[in-house]
Amino acid sequence: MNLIEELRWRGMVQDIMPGTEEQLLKEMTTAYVGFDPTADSLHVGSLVPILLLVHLQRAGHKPLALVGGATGMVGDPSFKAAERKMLDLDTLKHNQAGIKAQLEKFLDFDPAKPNAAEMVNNYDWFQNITFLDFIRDTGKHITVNYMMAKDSVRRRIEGDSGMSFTEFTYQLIQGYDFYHLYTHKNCKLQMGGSDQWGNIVTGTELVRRKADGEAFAFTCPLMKKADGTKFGKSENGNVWLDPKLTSPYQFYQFWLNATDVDAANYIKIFTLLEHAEIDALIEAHQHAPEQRQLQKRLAKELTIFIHSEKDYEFALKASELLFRNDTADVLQTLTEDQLMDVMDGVPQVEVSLADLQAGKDIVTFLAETAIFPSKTEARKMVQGGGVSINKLKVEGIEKSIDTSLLLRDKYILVQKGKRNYYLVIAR
RNA sequence: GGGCAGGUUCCAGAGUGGCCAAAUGGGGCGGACUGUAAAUCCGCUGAUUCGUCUUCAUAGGUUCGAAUCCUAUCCUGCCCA
Repeated sequence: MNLIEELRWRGMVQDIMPGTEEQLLKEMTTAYVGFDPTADSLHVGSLVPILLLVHLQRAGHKPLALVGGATGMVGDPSFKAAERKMLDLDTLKHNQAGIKAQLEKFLDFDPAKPNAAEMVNNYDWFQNITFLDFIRDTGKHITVNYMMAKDSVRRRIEGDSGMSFTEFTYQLIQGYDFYHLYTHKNCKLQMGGSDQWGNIVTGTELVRRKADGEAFAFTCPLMKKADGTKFGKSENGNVWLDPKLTSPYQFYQFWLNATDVDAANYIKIFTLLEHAEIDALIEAHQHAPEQRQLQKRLAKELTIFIHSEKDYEFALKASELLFRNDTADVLQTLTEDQLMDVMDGVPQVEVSLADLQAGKDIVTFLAETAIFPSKTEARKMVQGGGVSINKLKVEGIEKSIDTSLLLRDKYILVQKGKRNYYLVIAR
């Protein structure tokens, strides 16, 4: 199976330019994917393009990871409803560094290898290009008509929020990246999410007109859940790759919570498991869906891939303890070390021991620990039966919190809903 | 620069002097069922010491009373130059 066939099987090819497959079969090809420095960490959504690069490199080609220092200053308008917020330079620099550090984990940068991965930053070449140079040398090659015809742009123009010139320029800037990499790195292929198709094609067009060369492209489908909602969100927002932002436990839980339909798709896209194994897993899952073998394997593979074997073991242990039926009893028997071990990835909040000794009503307690943003919300949630303490459901707002609830004289396990845990530590 | 239409709670979008913390839909959250699934059903979705308080672009004003009327300002879209 060649690379494209492989990716097709995994459901990772949306649009592909004619000749791309032939190019990949012909020779070792350099290809790139761009990453936006909108935050200082990548999130699970960025995993798809990362995996494109990983597959590419495994197939013997050379991956380039482009960090969009320059494009990040402009903001990609593609399919966005409204004008993007501008990030200041310091933030951008900080974000670029963070993303770069993460990407280094997933690709092989060993310079001894002919297909060693490389990291590039488009700010490096854009910082020296003046506006006049750019519009004369590059802008000339592409018509506004062409740019406006792009679906990603047309929607904004036809919408009622408009689009600034800055954002309109974006596809040209990105297109120039491709041209630059083509001429400087012999890069002939750009990949990305399907929302990038328009921008990518502008790049191949520039390569053709300005360098008289031939460049290729393919995109992968934008990740969505089976019900059409956005992929990569949990109750607490984005699921990040940075363990400081999303702990390995939370990360593990994210994948474990995938629906059956999603899990079957994810396992192909996000893991490097062989076909036979994936087929077997899917079949096993269909026979006994309640065992959730797919989700468990998916969560395991991803947690190890992004974090580590050890992180996975902690996440697994914590998950098994927190979600078993007799947890309320087990909790009481755990030693402090065992507790800390298991609760490692659970968000922790502190409360003063003196306050607890005095006793506190549940609503105030939940609001002060910031487990809920306001007393009103805390009260509603308790009344709706959505809060448990040490795995026992809180029956009413009269409940008072005091030292008698402490586990090992120090901890209280608060549960919001079915699967959101907080460890309160008394100090 | 001129004309027109707009800016409402997370989003879309009603409301055009009191019955408005503001319809409806979506999203989100929670509950029941279950498998930490899907589907379905139910509840919540500004804050609160439950007296009220702060909100309908911003600042003033009219009025007993304004999201709704007036004035200025800012922002957006469309058309004309």
